[in-house]
Amino acid sequence: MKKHPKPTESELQILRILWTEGPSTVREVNNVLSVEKQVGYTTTLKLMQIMAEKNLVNRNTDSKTHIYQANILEHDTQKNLIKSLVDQAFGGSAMELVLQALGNHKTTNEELDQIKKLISQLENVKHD
Amino acid sequence: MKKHPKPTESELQILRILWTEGPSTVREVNNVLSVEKQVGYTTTLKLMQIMAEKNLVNRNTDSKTHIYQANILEHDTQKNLIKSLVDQAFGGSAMELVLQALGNHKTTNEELDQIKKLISQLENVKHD
DNA sequence: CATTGTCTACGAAAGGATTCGTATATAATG
DNA sequence: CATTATATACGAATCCTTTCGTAGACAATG
Repeated sequence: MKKHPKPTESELQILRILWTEGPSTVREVNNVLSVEKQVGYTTTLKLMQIMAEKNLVNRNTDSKTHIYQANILEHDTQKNLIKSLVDQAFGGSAMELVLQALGNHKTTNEELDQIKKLISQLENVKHD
Repeated sequence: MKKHPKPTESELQILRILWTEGPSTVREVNNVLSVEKQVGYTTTLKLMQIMAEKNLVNRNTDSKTHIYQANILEHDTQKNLIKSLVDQAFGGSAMELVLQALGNHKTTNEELDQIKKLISQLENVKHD
């Protein structure tokens, strides 16, 4: 069932670009990436080729310029990364992480409302 | 200000043992570690030596058998790891991570109460 | 006191992640 | 059509992490 390896940090940077930009060429990804860090074109190319081998991305090779596309969902990836962190640093307790993240974070009223909404949803589920 | 590198996964395993067990010898750490994974004594030794070089741990070399002790706080480490994850996978939004973690996690009533308590504390801070 | 056990130190192998130079193919341009 | 620009492929260097074998110091034991 687990088909995809955990993406590395560099791979995650590229995935985030693909998630927000949609299917892209290496050139396009590299252009966006260049804003956040200095990186050569062939470096990005190589990374994306490796990601294709790992099935983290698909690529369409119909035209000479290949088009790459994320093959894992942002939401699923975030979920897996959270689980890793929870296991590695919070002894498996997701709630510990939540409380830490909440406590350290400056929260706006809108965000608090958002959480309260989610909490009441969670409570409603329990009452069913 | 930033003195300590981000611990690797293996280093984090050892730190967790030091945090819960307190100052320990390599042998003691390795014994605990052996429960969760098969690992040779010298492997653990080497890792802990590296961690000492990185100042992630202190070691007392008064006696022949050295005593190691965590040199970074569990809480701070968790905070830094959360920040890394938030930056790398949640575009810097801690709230996104919280909502995800909450949503994916099966929450008990006690945990919900805990969060509600934290939220009202956060709200009180705002009213000051 | 010789043997056995336990410790640290050291070095190196193995694997993965990251970076980039170079070669080659192909398209675009004058 | 020659030149220039842009693409992929490939391989290698570098760096980091992880693992462990071996050697030497020292203590404990028979």
